[in-house]
Amino acid sequence: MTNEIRVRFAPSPTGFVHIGSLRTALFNFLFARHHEGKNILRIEDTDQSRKVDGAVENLISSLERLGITFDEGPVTGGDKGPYYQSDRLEIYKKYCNDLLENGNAYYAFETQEELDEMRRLQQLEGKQTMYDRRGRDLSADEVNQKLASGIPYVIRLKVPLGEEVRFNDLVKGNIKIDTDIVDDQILLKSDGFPTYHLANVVDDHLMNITHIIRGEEWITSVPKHILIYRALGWDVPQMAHVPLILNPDKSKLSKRQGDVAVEDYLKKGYLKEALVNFIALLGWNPGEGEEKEFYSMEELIKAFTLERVQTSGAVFNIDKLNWMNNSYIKSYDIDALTEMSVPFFEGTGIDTNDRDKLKKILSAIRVYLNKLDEIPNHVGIFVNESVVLDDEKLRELLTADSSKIAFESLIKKIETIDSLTADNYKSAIGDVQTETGVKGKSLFKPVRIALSGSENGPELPAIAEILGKDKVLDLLKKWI
RNA sequence: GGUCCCAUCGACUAGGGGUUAGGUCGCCACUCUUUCACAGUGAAAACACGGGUUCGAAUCCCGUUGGGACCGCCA
Repeated sequence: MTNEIRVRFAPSPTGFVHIGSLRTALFNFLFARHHEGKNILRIEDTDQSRKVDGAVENLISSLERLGITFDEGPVTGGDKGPYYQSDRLEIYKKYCNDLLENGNAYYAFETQEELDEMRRLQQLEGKQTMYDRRGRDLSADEVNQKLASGIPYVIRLKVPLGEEVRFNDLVKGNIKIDTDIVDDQILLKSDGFPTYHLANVVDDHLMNITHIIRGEEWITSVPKHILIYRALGWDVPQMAHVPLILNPDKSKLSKRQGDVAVEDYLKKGYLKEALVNFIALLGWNPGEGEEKEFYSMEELIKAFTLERVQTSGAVFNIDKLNWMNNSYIKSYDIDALTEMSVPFFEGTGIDTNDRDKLKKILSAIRVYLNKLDEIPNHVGIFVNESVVLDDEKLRELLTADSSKIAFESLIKKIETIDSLTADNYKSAIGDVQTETGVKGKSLFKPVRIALSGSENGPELPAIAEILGKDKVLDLLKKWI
């Protein structure tokens, strides 16, 4: 298959999956599946100082939980591996040497301090800060001498001057950049590791990547990459730079202004389907007057095209996510929802082994939940030993004559029932109405308050069933 | 500061020469409901500005303004 589409998601293993990364991963996955191509995971761990233990496993499991899978990668394997860049060091060195030999790269020996000073001066002059290419002037003898004396070195790209690099980005369109402002990028660091730029180009080429789909923050380094491809005599893959996900103040989505890790959202009880649906619609939409808001992964795969990716950034709007998550919670299969809600019932005083009860409670309260971690806010009425009333007005209402009459009647009715259900509670309360003449607000309000301690909440019959006969009787008897 | 990118309701967006500029979230009102919520109905709410091109511009071009990203031996 020569025309097979191959894309890659290439995160650095920093420990968690950023919402922005999630969207990049999603778009890559969607694009690959839409075209029946391959989705590849590559770990960009060339920065030794940023290694985090267990990060890769965490990353893969987070993504897989959301339904984003890979056809090749560190766990899955594949014939283009290894998929850890730290296992590919020899490969990068080889191509770096090629670049050195064909005159497209050179040695440089500046210290960190020298580079800092260079930038400081440039800043003073109001120029773009970049390496001043002074290493290009070193003679072969000078270079050999420095090398021989063991001075630390890096290898830099020799950017051809006075040219214009053009490329056609699949979402941004035509972009051109003058090579004079392209930095002589470091290719190989003094620790022998490649930089992102070199490793990226080499790997994308060797792994036969056809489309590079990544965040817009990379767009300014595309010319460097193109120059490397060119210097190595390789074809440049198609590029698609997707716009950023933004904070409410329009800056790049960052930790300071809320949660940015996918794990945080999962932990709070956002459903994976809602998260995927919401993220997909951030910066992409099917267009053509389509007004649908809810998409399954399958539907997304079918509809996804790069042409429909937005050109401008999108603010991450938590209100809309909440609304969408609530919609999913309301319509989710109740048994499945019950299972995934179990952790959120821990510590509420409700026996989580009683799945039937959990299910009933969830059915009653799911309409209130924007996310599962709000469950404890709504289950208090089901575990309270007794109802405490701070409000004197409510107390008065419960001790009113009509309330007493209604309570007495209701108690009698319920005592004849074996097992209290929503249905027989309903008929019991109906009987109370006809027998006592107490009805409407003056009936329902006191009962609600007596049972739940609150003026509002889920439907009374449901509450009664969940509370059970004994508990309902107890609560009612307090007021007669 | 330099380079690049971007610009429709508060937010996500549809529309891409002729539309009452449409939908969704949020906000507000009303209806339904014993309550809250849900649901339903309705309202308020946008083409950043200035020049062109054109019979006609939100739509095409240029400029201005505004916003953002990048400018590391991080990715």
